[in-house]
Amino acid sequence: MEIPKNYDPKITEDKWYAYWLEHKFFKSTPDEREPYTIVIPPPNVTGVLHMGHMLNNTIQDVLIRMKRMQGFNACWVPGTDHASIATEAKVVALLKEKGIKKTDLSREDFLKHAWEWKEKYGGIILKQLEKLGASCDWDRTRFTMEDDLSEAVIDVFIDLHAKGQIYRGVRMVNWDPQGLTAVSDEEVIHKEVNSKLYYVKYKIEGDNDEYITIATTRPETILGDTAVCVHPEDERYKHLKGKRVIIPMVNRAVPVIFDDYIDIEFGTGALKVTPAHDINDYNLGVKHNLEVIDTIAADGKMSPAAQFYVGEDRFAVRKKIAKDLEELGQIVKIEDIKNKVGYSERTDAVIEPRLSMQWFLKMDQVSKPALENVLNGEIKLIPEKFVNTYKHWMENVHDWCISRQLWWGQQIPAWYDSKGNTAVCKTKEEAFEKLRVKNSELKVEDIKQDEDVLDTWFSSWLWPISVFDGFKNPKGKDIEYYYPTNDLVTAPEILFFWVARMIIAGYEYRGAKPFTNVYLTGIVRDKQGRKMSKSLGNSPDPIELIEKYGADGVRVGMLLCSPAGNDLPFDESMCEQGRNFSNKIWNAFRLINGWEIDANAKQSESNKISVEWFDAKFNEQLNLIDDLYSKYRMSEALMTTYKLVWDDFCAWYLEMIKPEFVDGKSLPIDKATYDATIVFFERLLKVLHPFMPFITEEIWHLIKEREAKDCIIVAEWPKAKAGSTGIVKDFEIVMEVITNIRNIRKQKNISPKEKLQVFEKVNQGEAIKTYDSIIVKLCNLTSFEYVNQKVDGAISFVLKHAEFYVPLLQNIDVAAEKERLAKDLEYNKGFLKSVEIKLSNEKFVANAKPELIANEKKKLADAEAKIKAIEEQLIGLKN
RNA sequence: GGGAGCUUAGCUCAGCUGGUUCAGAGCAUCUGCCUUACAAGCAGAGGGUCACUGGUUCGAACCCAGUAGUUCCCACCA
Repeated sequence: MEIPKNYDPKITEDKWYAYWLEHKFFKSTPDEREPYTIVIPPPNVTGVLHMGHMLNNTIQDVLIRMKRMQGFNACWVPGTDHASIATEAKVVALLKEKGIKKTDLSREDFLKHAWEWKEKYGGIILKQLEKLGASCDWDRTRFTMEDDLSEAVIDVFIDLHAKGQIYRGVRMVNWDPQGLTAVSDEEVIHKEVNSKLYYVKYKIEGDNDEYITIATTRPETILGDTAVCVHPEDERYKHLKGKRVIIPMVNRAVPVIFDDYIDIEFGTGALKVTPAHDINDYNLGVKHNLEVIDTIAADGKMSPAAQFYVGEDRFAVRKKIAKDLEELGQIVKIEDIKNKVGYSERTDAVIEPRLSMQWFLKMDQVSKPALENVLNGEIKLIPEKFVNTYKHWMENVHDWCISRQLWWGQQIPAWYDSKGNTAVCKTKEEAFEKLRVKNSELKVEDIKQDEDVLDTWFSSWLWPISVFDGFKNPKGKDIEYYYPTNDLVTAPEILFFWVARMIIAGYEYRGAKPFTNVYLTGIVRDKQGRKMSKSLGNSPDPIELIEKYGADGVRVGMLLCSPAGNDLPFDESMCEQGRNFSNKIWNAFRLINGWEIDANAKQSESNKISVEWFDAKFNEQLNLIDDLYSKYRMSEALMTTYKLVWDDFCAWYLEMIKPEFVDGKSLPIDKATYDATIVFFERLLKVLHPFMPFITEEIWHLIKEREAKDCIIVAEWPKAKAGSTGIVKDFEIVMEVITNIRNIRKQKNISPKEKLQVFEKVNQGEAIKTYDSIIVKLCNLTSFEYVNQKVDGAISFVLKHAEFYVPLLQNIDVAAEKERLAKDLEYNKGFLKSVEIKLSNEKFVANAKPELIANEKKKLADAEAKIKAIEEQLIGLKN
């Protein structure tokens, strides 16, 4: 069978993915094994795969595959999030295209459209995850708005309300005038923008000439002003006590109030107070009992209460009113200023602080165990630096606004009668029973359910419990077996949105953490360091990348540069490196596969030692890889694996044992070496599998026929032995000798085909001849011999223990050789000197550990010997 | 405004409890090779005042202080 020179992922990837699915390797059910569980951070149901998902899910897949091979009952639960505001926005936009206005639809009709949309387009992203090789248990796929999960959300709401943790009230909230809903503090993104600071004169009541000048960035809110506030200690304004000022245009007289909230230094030290449209002003209003005039409507346009500009957008009005005030002569000056403005995370609209009736979850109590158990290490954040951020947030957390003025989501289970009584319960019937107690004339028809839905995060915070039906069936087999899950892999951006809240819910509803380790990935950026985003169009399509480089190639590319918590400056060349690596592995297979076996041939000394060496080397590196995994140092685990395969296995081991080529034909290989090589290759494939699932499975089956149950995906992870590394150390010297000889060849421009001869003069200890045959082979030598004297007419080099001579046919450039040796000599003398200084330092000898001193002494002796050898060679060259 | 982190080769990063001339890896670069597994490759080489300044120490990339630059998080200064 002809095997192509280049690995083609297109042929293998879909085939193996289908095979794994068919044989249910991703499936997990509780059994006697120890579970290893990951719940996916559910992507938005509207989402399409982007590079962030790619990274995040690759890491999860690597972890889950490794644990699966290590014998755990690995369970990776997939699913999607209903993403209320994002999805609703999308559906609204789509309807608009069809000429349908949301406001013309009933709630039911709208939801019908939304569900239709979800069924049609939702979950594309899960299909895309398959392309990357994600080994999720697809039978467990959940959706945050499916019946069971919604029910859990409702039950939790009712429960927390019963516990007094949820309350309803009119508060200043972050209002998204585009999404037409309240959002939580976490959904507001503050950005610095260039603004103008307007200085506006307000007339003092009863005095025709006196004015007070206030400074504001939001002149459009002037119409809603109900006071002017100054600092009680401010000498400039003390005389205004008890006075009133006239609001321009509307000519309303409002009081001058005094509060030490004011910063005397800012602007004029006088603040206009608009309780309806600013959180600080609102607080002042409450304190000083001020009137609230709501001049901006929900859609961000001026309301009738404003009297002017009614129906016009607040930003248009800002410009207009500035002009109008200017004409009235009430603008003193306008300054440029930088200030921070809040934007909606979802719609990017400028957030308006707005008074409205909302539901809130009290955070002070429930957050306590969640903080404690991160601080005490019960839950680990990786990297650790996030613990600080987490702590700070948890200690300063505000109550969580959980109601949203949307339809797509779980409708709040609160019921009202016409008299303002409220019942929180599951059904209208229950509500009727409850409300009737307070209102005996109540009819069922008069009961209305709260129009609002709950924040999406109010359902996703239950995810690790609800995906195992932990609410429906708290003693169920699944929840008892899989919970707490092991690792959570997610982006630091949603540490508060989601991670912190899952921890809260975990302790509240299971009395236990939801997961043990939280691995926070970096943010994928482009080469210029910009965050990848749809609007910038700087994000490559992961699916296209997969087509180009193969899933294995892209996985490797992503992981090569992704230390935990650090941003990942993505560059397509990384994937190229990944693809090249696939090809390297492929060709290693081609080489081995092409060998003929001679069952009768005796294993050569050099093959025997090669096998011994690689066995030891593999074991050493496996220990390292296991250790790196345990520390979640994925990037380094991959790099270590990469070098083990490429350098140690391919560049060294395979070259060492590769049969000679005679008469246009490769000689056969002895069976012992061949068998060992296959074992090594299989072990390497296993270690590679979590990173590169497809190519490893493909080669695994090409090596030999195997039954389904023996797929590499479920093969046993190699076990590292404690073992000695003596041979590995010895071999490092051999490698150095070989590199030196190759270097001479290169420098002297000697063709690799030309055979050389090498002599070794041992200066220290005895000659270790074990590896000589390997040197002969890898350097293409006629012989490697031992001598007692210098060899003339040869290029030489000196290692710690011995001198090496490579006689050349051509004349030796004595001057150049001298220079080279002189340089070497100088270096070694410098080294010697540094060691001598160290050893003659009394304090060093007195303070340093004895082993260290012994080591220094050995270095001294080695250096001296080496210097002597070089010097002798220099003398020799003079002839 | 508060807090946290980062700064090591052209790029992306390692560097554990201070101790091997401790300065390392991969990629990129340069040189020579189309050598029957692989040019998506092989062999070799060159790259760094460890941000800066001072301190502690026998000894500092590592510990301490300050400075500069940078990133992130939090926060209601109009």
